[in-house]
Amino acid sequence: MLCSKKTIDLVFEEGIRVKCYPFIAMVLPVQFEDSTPFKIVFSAPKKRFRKANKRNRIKRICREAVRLNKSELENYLTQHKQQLAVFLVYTGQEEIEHAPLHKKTVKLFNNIIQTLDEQKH
RNA sequence: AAGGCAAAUCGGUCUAUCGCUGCUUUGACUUAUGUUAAAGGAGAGGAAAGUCCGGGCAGCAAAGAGCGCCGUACUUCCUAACAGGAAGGUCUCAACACGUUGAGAACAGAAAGUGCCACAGAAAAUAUACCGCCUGAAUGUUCGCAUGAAGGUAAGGGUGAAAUGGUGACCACAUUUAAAAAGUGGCUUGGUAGUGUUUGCACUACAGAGGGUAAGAGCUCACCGGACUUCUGGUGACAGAAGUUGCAAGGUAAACCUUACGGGCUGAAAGACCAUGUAAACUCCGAUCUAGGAAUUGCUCGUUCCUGUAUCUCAGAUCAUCGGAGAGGGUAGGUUGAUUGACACUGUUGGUGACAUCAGUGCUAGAGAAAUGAUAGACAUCACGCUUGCGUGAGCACAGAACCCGGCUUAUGAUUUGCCUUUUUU
RNA sequence: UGUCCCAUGGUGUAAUUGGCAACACGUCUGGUUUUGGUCCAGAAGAGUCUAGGUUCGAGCCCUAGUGGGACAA
Repeated sequence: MLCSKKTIDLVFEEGIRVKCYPFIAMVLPVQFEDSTPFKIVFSAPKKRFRKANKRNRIKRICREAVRLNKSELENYLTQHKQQLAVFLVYTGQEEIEHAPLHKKTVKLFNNIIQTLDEQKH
């Protein structure tokens, strides 16, 4: 979980934007004090999801999807000794089912790994 | 069967695995704070919502006064308190079995004062105005009458949401009766319809009216309603009975207002403690001062503070010196406030009831950019199908705690009960 | 978390102390012009965010809701 307001601002100013419907992720390699490979913020826009319980629901589903599929990204980061701040925005119009959401999450992480590789070279 | 209204109840249960947030215990690291691992146990609602009322709790100030401002408004009770609730009263509406039931009520005051009441209407509020009706001096006269000073009258005047309380009052006859009431006939009077017509009216029929007067009017009488007084019942709102009085002054307070009662202001981002640590910044205290200025809850008084041959200026506004004490800024600092409470459940007693007393049992989220999710299975429940006890599907709606309680309002699924409407079948 | 404000034709705004919902731009039709614009004449377009109430009568007053906006940090 990413809580520092400064790093969040930094992510928005200098981060790389990675799109994969229904997500948009802002990614920035940074140095944390502890040894976690990456920290993440979940966000659901108030404009699309009026009711508080709908927003909570979206964020919880996203959290679950990330928890189940994060191993690949973690392995990559520990191998390359990088640390990452991620700001994840859910831009879909409606809540979607679990199986497609998991596929999309995997695809998003692959995209992030690709962009990081391109940055290096 | 569907829909609507009102009331009541519930808002799924259990097991396993992974994951998240606190708590407890144990182990490891660490001087300590703390970090980390394992185990145990806990983890959203009936509305958590709207923020519409009320209270607890906290700070501010002489925790002063008056005015203003805001709120409430039939009575009694409940309550920590309330614009909430209970029981009752009055009024209005609806239903019928006609004195009961149900629903609703911002239900104090219009005789303290001010304002407003469009259009229409004579008039919208002091009925001193207008039309009309009646009496009619006088003048003219074709003696039919016409004009009309002055006076009387408030019955009538098409309107309007609303017009100054409403309805009524003849005679004779025979029958009956305590009185009355009903029947028949007659005279007068206007109305409606038809026929005739010289368009003025006449006749016929129908259902009405007939105190008094010049015409009228509570002028007189009867009934209903109102007002006042007394008595009785009720804690009270109020109800009932008796008597007196012709009855005087519409509506609107969800217009201002008056009366009574209540409200000091600000909200947990309130506040308390700890850590951090030194600039002529800021805060507090004391001294110097009496006309102005400043501060406070919107204004006034009061209170407190400041004090000059000063500076800027249209109005008007700003500001002191000395001594003493405290500490500031950043780091999304930390701990607390903060969940044992006007608490919940069960029972007893009192009360018509809201509710209260007593006893027993229980501890039930406490986060802080903010935790509840996923998977699998069983059961309760619902729908469909028929093989009638199996299969398939659903397992839902409204909706997420942020200091805490009591209400109200709004959103919404299911079940039960009562009433109403529509359709189908018998 | 708390406080306050607003909602009227397609658009922007009016509506006095409650009494026929008005104006401008835009739209449509006709005229003028070779055509278009300008100009002239005319027409349509709302029942005032929703639901109740007070009143003889609500855009206006009261209550509840819906949507939008502003402020405090």
